[in-house]
Amino acid sequence: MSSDTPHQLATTEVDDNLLEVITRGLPDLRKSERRVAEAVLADPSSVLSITLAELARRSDVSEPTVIRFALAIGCEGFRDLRVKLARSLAFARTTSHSAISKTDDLSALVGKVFDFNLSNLNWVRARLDQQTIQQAVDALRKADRIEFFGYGASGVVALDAQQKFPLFGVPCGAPLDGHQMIMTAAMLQPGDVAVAISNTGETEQVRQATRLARERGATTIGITGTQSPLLEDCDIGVLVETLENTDLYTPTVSRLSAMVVIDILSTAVSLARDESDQQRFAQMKAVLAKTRASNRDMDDD
Amino acid sequence: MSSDTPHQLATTEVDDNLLEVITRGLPDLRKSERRVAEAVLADPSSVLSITLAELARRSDVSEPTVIRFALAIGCEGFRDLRVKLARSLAFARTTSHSAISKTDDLSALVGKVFDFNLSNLNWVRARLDQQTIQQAVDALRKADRIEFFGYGASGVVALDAQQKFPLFGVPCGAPLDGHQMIMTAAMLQPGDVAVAISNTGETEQVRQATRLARERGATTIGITGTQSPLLEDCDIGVLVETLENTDLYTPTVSRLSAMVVIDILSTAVSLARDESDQQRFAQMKAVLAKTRASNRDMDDD
DNA sequence: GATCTTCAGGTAATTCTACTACAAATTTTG
DNA sequence: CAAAATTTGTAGTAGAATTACCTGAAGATC
Repeated sequence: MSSDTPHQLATTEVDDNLLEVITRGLPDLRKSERRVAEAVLADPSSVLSITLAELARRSDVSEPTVIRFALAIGCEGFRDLRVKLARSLAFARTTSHSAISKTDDLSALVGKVFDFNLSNLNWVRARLDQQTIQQAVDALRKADRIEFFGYGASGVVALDAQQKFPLFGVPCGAPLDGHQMIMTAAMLQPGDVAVAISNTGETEQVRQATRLARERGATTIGITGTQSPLLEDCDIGVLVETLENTDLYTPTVSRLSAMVVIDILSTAVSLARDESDQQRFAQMKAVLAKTRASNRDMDDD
Repeated sequence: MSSDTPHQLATTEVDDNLLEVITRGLPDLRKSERRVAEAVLADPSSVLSITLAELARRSDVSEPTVIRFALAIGCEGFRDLRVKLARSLAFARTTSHSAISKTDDLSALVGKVFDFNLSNLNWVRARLDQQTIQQAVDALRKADRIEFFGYGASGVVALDAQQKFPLFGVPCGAPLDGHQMIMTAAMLQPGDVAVAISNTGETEQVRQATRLARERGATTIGITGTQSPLLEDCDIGVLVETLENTDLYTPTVSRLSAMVVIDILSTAVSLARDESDQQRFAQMKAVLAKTRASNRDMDDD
């Protein structure tokens, strides 16, 4: 094999975070290329402003080797490397580099929490599989009845969903405790849809309810943060991959992410429904607004 | 003034978001430079992979003009422009979020929902008053007991908060229905804190409970989306100004925003607590993790 | 163990890209 | 309408990224 066509590292991931690709692929690189990788990892942000020749000097290799390195990690050249690295650093800045620490004042804290949530949403967006979403939408729009199963933190998401979907004229529920979940699941039948929400995908009650729902003939949709046992019990598995939060004080992003996915699902379902249904939806929203104004007692906020 | 030292646009903002800088600075640019700006805004991501000459051709200007444009918007050259643009693109896409329409396919819809949520968070961040947040944090960290009042959609937020705060060793509650709210409020006493959550700030039950809590001597914190009657009953009023959602299909961003604010509050309170409390918090988190692993039955999702 | 093969990595040449100096064109101003 | 000022294009250049080619080392084969 010629040295100019090295086996490119497997780029299974979306090429969003080059830094991770480099770190992971480090052992598979050739000796000189690894030196370049180390030089990049040592001070990634500076690479954005230096030239190829300078990076070669820092790594103590020749210029072509730097290019070979770039190709090996899945870039199209040094130019492309810089661009990808810049994008990757945009995330890195908010994840590891800017971990929340005890010395932060409030304004720093506010900034970091927002940053983290923002980059998390971007992360989720890049990793969301549209096909599965489409399947979920198709199932939901045809549903005679929808039940959302979520426990604890995911219960919050389930509750949110349960408040959003009934607007399409489909009865919805979100039993929050284990027994109610089981009972509800036992009442489902073909044509109904059960949406199981669990970040870990390991919550036993939710899994039980989901299995039961499936046995009863309902379509089951799972929303989890990782490939998990729950998805085995589901006809459709929606993966909502969030940013790892290794630090103690990182905000909890899984609920936020799941809620955005719920947003997408409900909006998509609403769009997929036919004109008449859409009108009903609009009417209902108007009625809600009116009632709130007069009653000041509504449940829309 | 020489043509090669044009008045650089005021870079008041962090230069994180180049796209916004361009959009905002568009009118202040020279005619030809504006053509470049428009070409960039028309298809920002493609600029990352094209050459200066190509961008000049697209914009129908000469190459130096492209460079002048880059300098004008605060970059150090075309190279730097690409890097900054890449970073900017990693986050919020275009700031002009187009409305969701019936003709959108799923992928467009997903993009728009994310975009809307992202720019909303940016919006909220820019408008959040740190001083009030600080006051809220101060009140919460001293609280003997915290009750969250939220109805309907805001009930979701209250529930979320109620799940997050007890980790600091303070008893928390989130009565979701009107009667429970009133009853809970009636039991409060000086040293306790009541957090009223309502996007409109007009929900009568929440207002009643809040007034009652205040009469009982509790400190009252209000979280609303707009200057509203509820805030009159509160010692501390946190305004969470969200993007207006005039369209029919815009996702509901108020909960998301409020939840991020809750994130900030809980994290800040946790930081403000002394070392020993922080240790307790860490321990509890560890125990939670362990229990979840063995039981698969925890309430952390 | 010598020779052949293969592959990593460097040298030097090449191509192109970003940028600069200067001149033309346009607009503004008295 | 002319002069000044400012914007924009032309042509040239330094240097950046890339390619072609060559050398030396490590392994394989007889």
